[in-house]
Amino acid sequence: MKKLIEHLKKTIDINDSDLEIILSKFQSKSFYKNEEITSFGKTSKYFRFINHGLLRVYFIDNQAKEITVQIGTENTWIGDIHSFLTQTPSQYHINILEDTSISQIHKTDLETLFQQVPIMERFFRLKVQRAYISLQERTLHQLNKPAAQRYLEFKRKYGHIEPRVPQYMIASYLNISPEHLSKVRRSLAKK
Amino acid sequence: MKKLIEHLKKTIDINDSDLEIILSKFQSKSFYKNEEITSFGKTSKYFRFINHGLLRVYFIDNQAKEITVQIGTENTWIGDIHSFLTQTPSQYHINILEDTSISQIHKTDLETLFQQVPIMERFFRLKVQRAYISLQERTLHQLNKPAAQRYLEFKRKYGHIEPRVPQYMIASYLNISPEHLSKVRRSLAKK
DNA sequence: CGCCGAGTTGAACTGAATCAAGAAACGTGG
DNA sequence: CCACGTTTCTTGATTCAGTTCAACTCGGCG
Repeated sequence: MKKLIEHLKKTIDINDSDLEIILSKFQSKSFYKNEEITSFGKTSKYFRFINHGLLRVYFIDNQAKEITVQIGTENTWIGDIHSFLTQTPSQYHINILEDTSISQIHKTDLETLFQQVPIMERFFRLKVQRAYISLQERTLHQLNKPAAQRYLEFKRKYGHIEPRVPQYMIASYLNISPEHLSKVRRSLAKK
Repeated sequence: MKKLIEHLKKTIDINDSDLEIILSKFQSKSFYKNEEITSFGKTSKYFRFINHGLLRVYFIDNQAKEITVQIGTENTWIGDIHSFLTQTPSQYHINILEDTSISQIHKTDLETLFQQVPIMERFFRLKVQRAYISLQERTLHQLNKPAAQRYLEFKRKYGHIEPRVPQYMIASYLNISPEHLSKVRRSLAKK
């Protein structure tokens, strides 16, 4: 939980007793390579913080293709906010790319925390805000830049992850076909 | 402020004294058709709730074209969350399409409220969550559906607004060229 | 060794952008 | 209330980025 503690302290001012209450609601869990936390169709009940590892969130579109939505590594939160909050079935799958250890909290425990430890409300607000901002940036980028630029941007931001993720997953994250990504890479390499 | 009060009550459980404190931090303001709240480059200091009217948020992309990001009418919040929270210059312009009356709150007043009235923290969290969810839905829709379907979806959701907004703004909201939207409309009308 | 998933390459195709020109609608001043 | 200029909308021709399809290569792993 070390990573989680650091993360909490970095985000909000928090005293030790509140911290203890918060941590008591989290449980640690490990997943192994190629496992599927196949939450498709299930309502997602947990919010997860990645201490260590690598995984991806994706869904299946109407042409039965996998679309990668998020690639997560240490110090990021993973969760289907939509399903989690509205308690409706999730559209997403989660798939473990490298052995991963997480800390997770159950929805009802989180609700309890909101009542019990008001600072948690603030923490969650800040997290959702961050998520919103980066989603917005990514969206705008996605819509207005050609594939090559999106790929370069991905490398700039996630360069350390790139070699650990199969290319076709990156392609779907960038919303281009695997074939096209291959061509883009070649044409960039020439220079 | 009637609309704002309704809106607050619908979102959270709130007692009269808290409500009074909250409302005291808001100020009412009117804007008139074709006005520009040209906040580009300026750090956005207000968060705004639309009581009545119509406006749009847009930015200028690197080809000097206007991209409409949001179209707002009564009972919606308008604000550049990014700029507002990070206090960095905004990329966006706001442009009044029909006479509009809003209630706005200054950033520092909002921060005060967060301390003073904890329920406000919850309110804002819920708002940002909603915003996140709908941005996510829109993004996925945008990326995976052809222009015609996006247009139909827009009509389904914003049918009442459509006739009040110039077509080229709708086109840029859907991320297609005005010419193409015109063609899409024609081909849909034929059926 | 043989197979299988991942990546590459090229050819044909397609949805949408761009360009250019004209038609319609709109609002402002006389 | 009409005339005029300015926006907005339409239409067709051309071009382009990216997809799809199909065949092929490569690297690992049972």
